Amino acid sequence: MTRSSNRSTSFDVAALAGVSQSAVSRAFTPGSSIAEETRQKVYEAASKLNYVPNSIASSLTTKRTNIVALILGHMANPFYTHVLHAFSQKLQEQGRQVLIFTVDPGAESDEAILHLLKYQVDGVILTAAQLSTRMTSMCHDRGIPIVLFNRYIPGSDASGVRCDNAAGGRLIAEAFLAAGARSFAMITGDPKGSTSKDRVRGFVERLQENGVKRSDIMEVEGQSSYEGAFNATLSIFRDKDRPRPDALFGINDIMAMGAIDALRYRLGLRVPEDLMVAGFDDIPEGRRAPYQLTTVRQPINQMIETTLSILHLDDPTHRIERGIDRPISGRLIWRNTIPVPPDHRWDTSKAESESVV
Amino acid sequence: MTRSSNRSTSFDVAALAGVSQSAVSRAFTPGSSIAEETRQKVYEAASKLNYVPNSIASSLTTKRTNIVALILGHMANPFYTHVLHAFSQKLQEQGRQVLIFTVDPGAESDEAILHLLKYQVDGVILTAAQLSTRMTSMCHDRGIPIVLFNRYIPGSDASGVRCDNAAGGRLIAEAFLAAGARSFAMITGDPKGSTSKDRVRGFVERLQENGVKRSDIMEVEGQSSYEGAFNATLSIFRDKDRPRPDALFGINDIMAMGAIDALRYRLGLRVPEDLMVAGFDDIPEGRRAPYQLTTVRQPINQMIETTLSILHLDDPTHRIERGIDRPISGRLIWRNTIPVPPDHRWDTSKAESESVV
DNA sequence: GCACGTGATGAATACGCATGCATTGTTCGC
DNA sequence: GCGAACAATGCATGCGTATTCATCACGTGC
Repeated sequence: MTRSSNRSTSFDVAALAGVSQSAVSRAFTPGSSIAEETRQKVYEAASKLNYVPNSIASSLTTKRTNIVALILGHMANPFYTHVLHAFSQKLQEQGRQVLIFTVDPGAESDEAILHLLKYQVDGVILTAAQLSTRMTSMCHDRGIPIVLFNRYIPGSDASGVRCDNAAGGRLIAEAFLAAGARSFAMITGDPKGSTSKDRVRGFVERLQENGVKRSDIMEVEGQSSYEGAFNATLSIFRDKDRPRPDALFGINDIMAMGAIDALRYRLGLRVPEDLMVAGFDDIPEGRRAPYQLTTVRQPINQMIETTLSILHLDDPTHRIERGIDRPISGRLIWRNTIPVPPDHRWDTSKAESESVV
Repeated sequence: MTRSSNRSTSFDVAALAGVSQSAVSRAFTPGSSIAEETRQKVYEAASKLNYVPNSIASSLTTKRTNIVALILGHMANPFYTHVLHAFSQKLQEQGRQVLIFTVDPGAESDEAILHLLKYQVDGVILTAAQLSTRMTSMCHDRGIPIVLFNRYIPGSDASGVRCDNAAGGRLIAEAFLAAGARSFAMITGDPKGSTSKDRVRGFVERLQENGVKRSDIMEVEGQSSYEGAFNATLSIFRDKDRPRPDALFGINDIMAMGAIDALRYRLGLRVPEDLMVAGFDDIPEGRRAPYQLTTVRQPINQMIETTLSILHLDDPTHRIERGIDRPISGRLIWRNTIPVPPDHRWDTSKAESESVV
């Protein structure tokens, strides 16, 4: 069998239905002026011929592909697979599809941008990846809206949607302090990404406001992955002379999970009895019985809605908003990796408890 | 700013470079007849105008989009996110991109197929989803190759690549038997999917060959997810009168992990001391310290290569092979959820041990 | 020096559909 | 009963590129 053997076109359908090609086109275009009767005739003919409109050809005239590019830095963090899934679902409901561009972790996405420009995508979502400002303007010049998901580029006019990571870091700090912690460790993610930096900054600032010395806050890099955090945690305890921290902040949940397992299975420590731990993201995996991770929930659905609204995918004027930065507040989720301070009435407007699995 | 404001075309570049549009096209088409000098002139002009070839337009004539559709049933099982990632990477190396179609778990992919036909994709990979034979022939008729990844449709002429799941189920059965188990439980996945059914079949057959009665093999459904398996495991032990099984086979790793956590954190049982457990897939998550799951490794890279080779994406003759079924053998990976039988020299041609994290 | 082959080039056309424009038939208001 | 407004339809054209065909320049072999 040979490819494209018998793909029928709108002309074929038109001939069979006894109408013009325009009529066929209109039959498949919602809102166009066509008699219901004609439409039915067209549908019948189309169905006989197994006709499916060629959206490649139609995008040539409409200048819309109904394709959205999603640039993904890595998938070591399940958070981003949930993000991918959510975007795909939401966009599909709108009749759009996601075109995936994977980028080596840490590498710039410039080459990916060059490729996606060829596909004339209607919009670009970039997450867990780097991007040069040259490329964002490249997109803007061509009228392609781009929004950074959970990332922003200082000084760029690219729009971004993100959790208020600094505020989230502060929430974790407050929880640790309320539980009585006095010395701290952080396992950080990608040092080039704004996400990790902001969480660290908020965390450290809040601790310092409370009189914690910077020297009481250890910092070690965990490569944004379970395995990286696992090893990073071991390295924290390698130096026997150093006092053990009371609290460990995994800059995202998957790293907190790696840290917890290292503590339990390699270092023989209990969580939270010997050491309290917190994460960030609130991925479903962190809710599982072994972890029941106290964390900051990223309002992922709200972030996705906001992202899509900034993208203006079906704005007839095709206006692109630039330089928008929408930080959305996260919420502290109390679970079991920080002991609940007995005498401390936690402000329920900022946090909530939750039962698990 | 308005969209498509100033996208330059090959005519613009041609004008600036002082050549014809054909020359521009040829400059960007490897292997076409054009003088190196001309090509450089074109490149310079293109770079000045920020010109990027419009592959939508070019696919109109070439009839190839360099887009491959990936239909994904769900992402509750991390195995499939690894599959997605691997496909995306491999295809990107070939200058192709992945267009994602997500489908409700258990639902048929027919609607997705209808959508992807519009995009004139070069090929379709279907995984973790159902599909009617009507749709596979729909693709074939239009010359679009489709291959089922880790799934097959009996009686269909759709090609498929999969792990030899029945043989894998037998490997698990043998391992359990060697470790002395006499009564068994299985947590099964999607009852409509061939994958789960085959693993169950191989497992049960092998046990029965060894004289195990069918009544000593419990079966409960876990919806292919961690949470489903967690709850399914609890339900196994709900009936106090029923004797506790010696061994539990999670039809895939993520379910085995859910089962292990239910055993440990709800039922107070130890793995493997009180109950041995095995999974299937060998996802990286199963290698983590808390699990160290004994499992059957799916040769994922080999499966992906085979899938792409069946797809014949750059076969100039566009021939589609139909009805291919390529089962690839899995390998038993010994870790720590089945006690190694002391007196039993395990056949190392079929299995291997491995250290963890 | 001539016929021929070869590589480079441009003009013209096709790809499949959407849409502006003109035309026709129909309905409504008065 | 007449003109206007409107819905339905067809025709023709354009979208941006690849490709065929014809042409041309050039070099090769004899």
